[in-house]
Amino acid sequence: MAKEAFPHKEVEKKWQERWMRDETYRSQEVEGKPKKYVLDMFPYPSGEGLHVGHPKGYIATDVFSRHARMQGHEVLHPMGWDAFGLPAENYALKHKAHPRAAVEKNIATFKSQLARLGFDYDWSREINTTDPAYYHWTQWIFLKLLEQGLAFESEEPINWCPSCKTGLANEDLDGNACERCGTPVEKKRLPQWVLKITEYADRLLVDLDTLNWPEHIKEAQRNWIGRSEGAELDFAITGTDEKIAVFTTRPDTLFGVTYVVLAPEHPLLQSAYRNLIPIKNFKEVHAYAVTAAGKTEIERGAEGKEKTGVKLEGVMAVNPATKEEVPVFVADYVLGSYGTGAVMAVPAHDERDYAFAKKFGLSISRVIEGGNLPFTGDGVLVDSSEFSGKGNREVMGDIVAYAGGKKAVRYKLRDWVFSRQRYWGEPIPVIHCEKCGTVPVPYEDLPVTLPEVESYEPTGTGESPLAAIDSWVNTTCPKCKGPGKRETNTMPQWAGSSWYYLRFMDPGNDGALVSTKAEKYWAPVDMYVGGAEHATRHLIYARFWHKFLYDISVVSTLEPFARLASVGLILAEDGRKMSKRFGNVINPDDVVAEYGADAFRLYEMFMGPFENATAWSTSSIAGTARFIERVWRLQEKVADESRARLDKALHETIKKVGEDIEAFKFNTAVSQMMVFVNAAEKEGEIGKEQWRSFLKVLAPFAPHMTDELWERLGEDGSIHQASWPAYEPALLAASEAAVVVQVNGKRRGEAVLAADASEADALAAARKIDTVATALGDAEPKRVVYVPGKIINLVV
RNA sequence: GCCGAGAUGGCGGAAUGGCAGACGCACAGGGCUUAAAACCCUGAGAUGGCCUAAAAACCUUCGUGUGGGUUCGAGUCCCACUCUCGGCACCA
Repeated sequence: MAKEAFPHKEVEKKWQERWMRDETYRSQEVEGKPKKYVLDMFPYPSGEGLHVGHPKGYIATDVFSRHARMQGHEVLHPMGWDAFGLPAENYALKHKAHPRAAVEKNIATFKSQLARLGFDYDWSREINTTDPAYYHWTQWIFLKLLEQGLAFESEEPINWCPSCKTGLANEDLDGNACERCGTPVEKKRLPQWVLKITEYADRLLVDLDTLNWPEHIKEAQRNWIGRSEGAELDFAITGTDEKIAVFTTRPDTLFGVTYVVLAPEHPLLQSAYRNLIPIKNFKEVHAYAVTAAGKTEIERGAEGKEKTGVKLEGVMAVNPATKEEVPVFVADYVLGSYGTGAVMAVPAHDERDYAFAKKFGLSISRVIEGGNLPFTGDGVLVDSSEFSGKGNREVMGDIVAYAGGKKAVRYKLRDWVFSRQRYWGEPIPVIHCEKCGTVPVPYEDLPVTLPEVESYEPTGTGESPLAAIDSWVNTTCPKCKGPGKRETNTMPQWAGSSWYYLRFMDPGNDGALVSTKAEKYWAPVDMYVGGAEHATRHLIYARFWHKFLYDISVVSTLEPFARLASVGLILAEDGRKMSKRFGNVINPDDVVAEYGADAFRLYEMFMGPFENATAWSTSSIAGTARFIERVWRLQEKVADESRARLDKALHETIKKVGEDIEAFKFNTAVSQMMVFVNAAEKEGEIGKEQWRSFLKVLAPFAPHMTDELWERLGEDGSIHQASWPAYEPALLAASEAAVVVQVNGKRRGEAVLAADASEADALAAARKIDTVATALGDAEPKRVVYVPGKIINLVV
């Protein structure tokens, strides 16, 4: 055999073509065969193309899925494109191209880049969210949500990005800025479609416990959902029939309430209700409320900012526990969109109320002992009528009952603002009719396709560019057959990605979202891999839609993604984020051309723990390329007879690599294979059977080279359809081992002992060692700790 | 402020309570070579000592963010801190 370097270019080309030709990675439902559905978060095909950070997760799922296949699972490992939405559209605007043309070009680029890495995707299942046959079902889900009362029209002010010229959901914000472009958002009142994700808040929270997900992702979702347990209490307004309902998590402090605060959005402050309560300075109050309500939450001031507010002159509220009257304020530190839009203020035991009371000179009354004011801890109640002297936590429920309130649970999660005033998205399938109101497009008329337009630039007026196309907008009402106008807003970027994992199970099905047969076989996704930045966006939306689809019997599982791994970033060599802006982007094409796809794959898996952010290192990839070459050269050392001394290392490698892949600990799997190759080189020869087993273990990581070496061994078919080797437990346990001898916990020598040597034998052997005898001196061991095969410690 | 994850050589990192630093990078010395690259071999946590012309070898002590504790034995378990990264944040 020639002493050639590994000709990676030819080998990659040869096997990539052969896998394609033989449909090596085609997946199908096979009755009775165990399945594994392994999924990457599918990419937005941006114009930038892939940099070396993108494939890290794809390599991991590739290794994982190849291992699963070799273990006898039917594997589904698909790929597709999330091509609607702002990134694609903004790219198209910038490059003066139609979004569709840009998307097609970008997909071609992405696909060719991915192809070079030798992934085992079943490309026959490729999907694209902008394909009408796909978004047919995105629209179908919307109609079902509408049918079930979970989609509704709202005129509430929403967050508006003046740069992207569209409304945004809460999840699309980064603080007070548009998550996409960083522009601060404004409040804007627009007719909007909103999805009632809040109806699912509790289930989204509780079912997190059933998921095998990283703790930080689950915690991010718990924070986002923000469940609070407390109580709702009514404060009657003196001299009227009105009352102010407040939500509080601290009903135990009810006896310390010295005023009540309404949010600027509170209904009692609106002009329409002005006669309900006797606000003497209504004009002033109303003006303050209108101004404050028009500001975004961030503009209204974060924690620490000086509080503002106006007293409602002539209005007093009655504390339901003490029957005392307290003044009422409007202040922008109270949010209209949370709780009841009104709070009871307890300045002695709440920092915000304390700051407000100090500024406005309001009274402060302590009802819990301990600490300086404001005291937010727990303690013994005082000045709390019959509850005085009791622990505040113990009597919380009793105080609620005493005050005639009721227990209540509130969430921070907001409903999903679902309309976008942009062109490049799924049209929302409803028709507005003067006579019938809002009418859903009949299911049989789906999909409502996106029309071709001259100008798809956003108008900025709050109208979608679609509104300018009269021929498309003007239609007939499905109900009364009179004139109707189409909804011109489109769906957000997250719509198509909220259910795509279902489409992969049954792509191209025009008759249903997914067939029951396919869904029953493949669901749920067994392993889902992607970036942690989706924790409170995509991952929460997809869970919401999935639970809804479960409720209407489209899917059979409560959760879409049973297990999740979040991929750590690959930083540039300079430690910064890889970005065109910094000029530090590394293109995988260049790396593959120089070092080969297998070395690239191995390197990204070897860099460090999968979830860690790690800087790219060109010299380190040279190391894995060296490893590839050493394996390649090992083919010259293959002998007919197995080398007994390699057996232990081999079987350890089979065991560890398999377990590490399963646990997503690829870095230690790679290092174990290096350990084995080191041992084989030292041995000078490797038996043919041992070589076969080792190639199989390496195959998920280095699919091209291993298939080539497999063929050179004279094997038929692809190594990737061979079965994973079994390890022999008997070979793992060494018959004898070097046992460390310690005296008082300090290493003094070692003794080679049989694995089953008795303590007496071990002690005798230990005593024979000079250094041990010296350390012992005349002393007799008071105690001997013996762990067979590991250690013997003599305590004197 | 609340919540989560983490801190180990020059670097990435490894280690079911049992020889800390596997594996790799970078580095140093040597081999091969006319030379270089490639490749191969060897070395290396720190400090002090011993022997030395110098080194190797050998020995001592220290050593996994800090301070305590449990244990025959702690990177690993417990308590209290410091710092870094991430999520939430005027959510009552």
